[in-house]
Amino acid sequence: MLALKNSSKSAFRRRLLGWYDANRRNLPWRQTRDPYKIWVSEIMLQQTRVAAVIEYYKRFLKAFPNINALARADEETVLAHWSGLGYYRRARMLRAAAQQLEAAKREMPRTAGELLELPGIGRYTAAAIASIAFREPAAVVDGNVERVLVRMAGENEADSVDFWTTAQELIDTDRPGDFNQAMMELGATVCLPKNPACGACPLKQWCGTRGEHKTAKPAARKTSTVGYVVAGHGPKIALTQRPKTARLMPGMWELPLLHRLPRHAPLFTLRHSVTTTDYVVKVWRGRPPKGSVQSNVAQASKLPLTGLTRKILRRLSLLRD
DNA sequence: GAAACGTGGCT
DNA sequence: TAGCCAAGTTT
Repeated sequence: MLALKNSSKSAFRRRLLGWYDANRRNLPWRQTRDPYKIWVSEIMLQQTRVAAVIEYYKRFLKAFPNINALARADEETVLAHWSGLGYYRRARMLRAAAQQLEAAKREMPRTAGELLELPGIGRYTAAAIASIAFREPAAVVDGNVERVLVRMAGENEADSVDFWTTAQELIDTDRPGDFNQAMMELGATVCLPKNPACGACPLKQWCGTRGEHKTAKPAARKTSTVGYVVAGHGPKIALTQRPKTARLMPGMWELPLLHRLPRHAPLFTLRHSVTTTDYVVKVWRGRPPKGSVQSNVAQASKLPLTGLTRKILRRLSLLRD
C-alpha cells in the first residue's frame, strides 16, 4: 500500500486534507504564520500534549513576543515561563538559538536544512517549521505519523517501512504544512494508539490493518521516597536552588529537600514521576534549613520552580494555576 | 543506538 | 491503582 500510484496519491491527499479542513482543532499556533511563533509551538509540543501546551504558549509569547525579546531575556526568566512544562533543556536551547540569530543579525532560517543547524531543532522540528511557516515541501515524521504509516502498511510490511521516505512521497506540495499537520492530527484524534476510531478515518480505504500498534517497551521504572520541608512565616517560604551541575533540572528552584525523614506523620503525601522514577513525596512543616533562601510566595512564582515544587505549593494553596 | 530528559491526564 | 503515553533532541 505504501507504494501508491500517482493517481492514488492525489486521492489520498485530497481525502486527508478535506478531512483536516473539516475537523482541525482550533489551536492558538494555527492562527499565525509568524515563523517565530510556529517555532515556539513546535518546541513546546515536543513529547508534550497539546492540552498542556496551550496556556504556556500564550503566556510565553506574551512575555517574549519575538526573537529579540527572547534573546535579551535572562535564562532564569525564560525558564520561569517554562516552569512546569518539563524538558527544560528545550527552553535553554530555544533561547540559545535566538541569541545565535541575534548575534549574527540573522532572521529565522527559511529552510529545513538551515533550521536543522540551530540548537534544539532536529529533523522533525526543522521540517515542521519549514513546511508550516515557509511552505517548504518537507515531510514530518513524529509518533503520530509513524503510527498512521505502520497501520497503513499492514502487519506484513510494518517492520520495513521507511517512515521519512514514505511521508515525503505522500506529502502534498501545494499545502505541505497542512498535510503534515493533518497526518499528525489524524494520529492524535482518530488513529489513536489504543481503540483507533477506524470508522471515522478518512484513510481507511488505504489502511492495511486496524491491529494494535506495538511500541517499544519503555525503560524500567524505579521508585523512591523523598521528603520536602515547608518553612517560612507569613508570605515567606524557604527555597533552595538545585546545583548548576545537576543532571536533572540544573539551577532550578525547589523546596528544601530533607535528607532524613522525620518520624512523625507528614502534612501530606503525593505521588510524582520524573522521567523514569516514581516518587512518593512527603511534605513536612519545619524550620528553614541552612542554605535556603526566604522568598515571597509572589516572587517565587517568577522563579524557575520545578514542576514538583509547583505542585506542592499549589496543594498548599500558596500558588495559583 | 540506547538512555536520559518532566509532567499530567487518561484508562 | 499503576501504567501508558505525548507534535523529539541530545549525548
